[in-house]
Amino acid sequence: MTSEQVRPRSAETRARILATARDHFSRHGYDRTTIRRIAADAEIDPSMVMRYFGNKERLFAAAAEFELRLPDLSALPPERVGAALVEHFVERWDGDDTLMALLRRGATDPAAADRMREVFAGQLVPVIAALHTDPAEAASRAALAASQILGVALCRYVLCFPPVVDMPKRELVAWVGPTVQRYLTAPHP
Amino acid sequence: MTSEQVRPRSAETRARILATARDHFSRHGYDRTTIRRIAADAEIDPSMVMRYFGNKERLFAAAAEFELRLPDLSALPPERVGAALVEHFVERWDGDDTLMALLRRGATDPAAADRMREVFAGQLVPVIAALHTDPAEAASRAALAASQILGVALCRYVLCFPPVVDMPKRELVAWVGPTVQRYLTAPHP
DNA sequence: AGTGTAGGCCAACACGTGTTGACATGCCGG
DNA sequence: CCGGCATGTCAACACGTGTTGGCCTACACT
Repeated sequence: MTSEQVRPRSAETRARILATARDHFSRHGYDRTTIRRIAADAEIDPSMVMRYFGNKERLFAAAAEFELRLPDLSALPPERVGAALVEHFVERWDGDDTLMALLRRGATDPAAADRMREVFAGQLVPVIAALHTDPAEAASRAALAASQILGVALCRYVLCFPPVVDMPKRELVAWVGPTVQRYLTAPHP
Repeated sequence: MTSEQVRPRSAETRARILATARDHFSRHGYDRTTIRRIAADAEIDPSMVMRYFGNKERLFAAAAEFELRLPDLSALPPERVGAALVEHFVERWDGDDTLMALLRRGATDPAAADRMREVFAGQLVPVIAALHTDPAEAASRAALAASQILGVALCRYVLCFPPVVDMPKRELVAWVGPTVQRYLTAPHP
């Protein structure tokens, strides 16, 4: 019934709206992003945005659709997993606004926080559980790793603390990698 | 001219507004907090909020006024500084909404992010610089420590990742303390 | 008692928002 | 040539917001 064929004409417009929306959401957060502004920057009428996506909420949902695309950690040498994870995330953030949009909104909106918990539980925990036997412990370790990784994202991409922003990727990984490594593999203190 | 004496009658009302504002700002962030709602919860007219604080921006400023009140780390045994810092912050957060209000807003509002950078540079860096000789290095180390500490705050108080929320304070300090310790004192990798 | 003043309330304004429905335009199949 | 449909525009609605100014009330002081 609501099955959508790709309309050739609209595909480009839709994509342009989506790209603009992603940009605005990630830059200014959900509340401060207005449909009118997205429409203006996409050079289209606000009502078109509504036509394509129904409402602001669904537009955000479409813009925030993403996968962490985590590597399979259990295939790596065990002493490399920390650095690999950190490296993966830093590259992910540099190349895609989407994560930042969700992070920004998660700070304010309970629904987005919910979604981040889902991503955490559905995508991060399993990968880390593959390294360990006890699932409860895996969740704790994953959460600690997340705290450090999200903390870096916050300081580097959102709050823009100069020392973290200026730090080259390699140095960042050299500092933070061992932390995550310890959270994932060190014995429970 | 605009010099304000404390009016005995109003002091209580003003305090009630401020407390309610702090609560709302920390819970919902700046944008989703409305003056009308603060006024309603403080059982007062919205216009009174304006009378006392001028505008929403200044109300937030008054509500977000705070000091980290960091301990003097250089007075501690050097191998204790990491755990001490983490402990201090966890207790600080449990007892005071203000930090969380600023964190929430910092995720969305550049002005608040600015302010967090000020707090970071003005309050955290100096304390950490007291441990080290090279000031540039002190800033990097402080930023790394901040990334971990703010990451915990984010996961525990804002995003509410269950494993971090449920983790007892002692265990949290046992895990995170050594991380911060390493950032502050370990040789540059 | 009369009066000034601080504390408080009410109603309204101006504005920006998400959202909607009526109307235009150009393309494509018959 | 014409009718339908996708694509897009325009103008408006309903609502919630921060903010303002006028009015009321009660108390302190002379």
